[in-house]
Amino acid sequence: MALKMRPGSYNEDIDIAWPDGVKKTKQRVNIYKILSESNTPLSAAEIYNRLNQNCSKECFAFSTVYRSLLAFEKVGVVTKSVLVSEETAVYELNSGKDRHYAVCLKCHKKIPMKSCPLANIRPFLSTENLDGFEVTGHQIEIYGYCSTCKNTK
Amino acid sequence: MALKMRPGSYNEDIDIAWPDGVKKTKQRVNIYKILSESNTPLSAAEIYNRLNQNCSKECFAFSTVYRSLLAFEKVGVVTKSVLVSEETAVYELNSGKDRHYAVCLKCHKKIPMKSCPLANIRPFLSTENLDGFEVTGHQIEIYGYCSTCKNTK
DNA sequence: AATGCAATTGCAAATCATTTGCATTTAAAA
DNA sequence: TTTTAAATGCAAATGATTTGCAATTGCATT
Repeated sequence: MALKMRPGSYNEDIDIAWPDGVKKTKQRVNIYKILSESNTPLSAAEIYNRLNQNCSKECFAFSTVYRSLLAFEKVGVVTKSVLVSEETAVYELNSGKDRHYAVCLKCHKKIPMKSCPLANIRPFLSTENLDGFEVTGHQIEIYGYCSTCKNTK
Repeated sequence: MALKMRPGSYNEDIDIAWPDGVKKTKQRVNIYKILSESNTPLSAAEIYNRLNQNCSKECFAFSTVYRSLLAFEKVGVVTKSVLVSEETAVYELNSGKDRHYAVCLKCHKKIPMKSCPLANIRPFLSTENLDGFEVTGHQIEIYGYCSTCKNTK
């Protein structure tokens, strides 16, 4: 699986497409892996914990997590979201879909929506007088209680 | 305008409907006024500054702002929102309308939308399989650049 | 108008997430 | 292998928000 590589370089793990414009380091490769293996967006703390789950020595720093996420964000492979129903920001690989969630206020489970309601929003926006506002993005978040928690709010 | 009142009581300012279940204090009355006179949601810091704008002595505390907002929130007269495009939470009187905004990423101006796109969202939601999720609320936020800032991003 | 008491306030210290400065290490090009 | 800019780890700084606690205040009752 792993191809021959120059020692000291991180050109292994060819199975993970590496984003252009981000220098490869072992911490970034790990963070990228964690993001790509997760099916929900993760907080910096969650990423940090997974990164260091077997850490006895050689732990990775919290600041590295934040700086790496920022580096990924800059080249557009990671999106940071601040959900109303969460206290901290969450990060996810920018797959181009599944960017809206129904978030459980109790257990914080995030159920991705199949599609983006942007199509439903556009006609709505045209009825609004936003005074020349140039829309570059939007956020939509549904919150409430998941099937497990709704009986024990 | 101000009616006769018992001294030491804050039953003046009858023109502002006072919410049930919140004890009247001068700091809360002021905070409530500030919220009701604002046409955009305000951060705790903005409220704090307006509250103390003429303060030389007798300043009000930051913690009082937060605790008062919490008291208002508990009885449902204030709504706290965390906008993606802002770093801090904002608070507004729960008027039952104008709860969605287009937020300028540069100057932070918040243009309220005339109507809530909930009606546009509902049919969208029914096409989603949210696995028994009970929806109690939603947040929609548009961001970009206002007419003034879009030329000088 | 005086009294009593729980709720509220002010202040400072504590949190919590996130950011930053700086000396050290490392990726990857020469 | 050498070189160098970029990335890392650590600890300290930041900024928003919360909390403990003693002092104050609203307001109902004498």
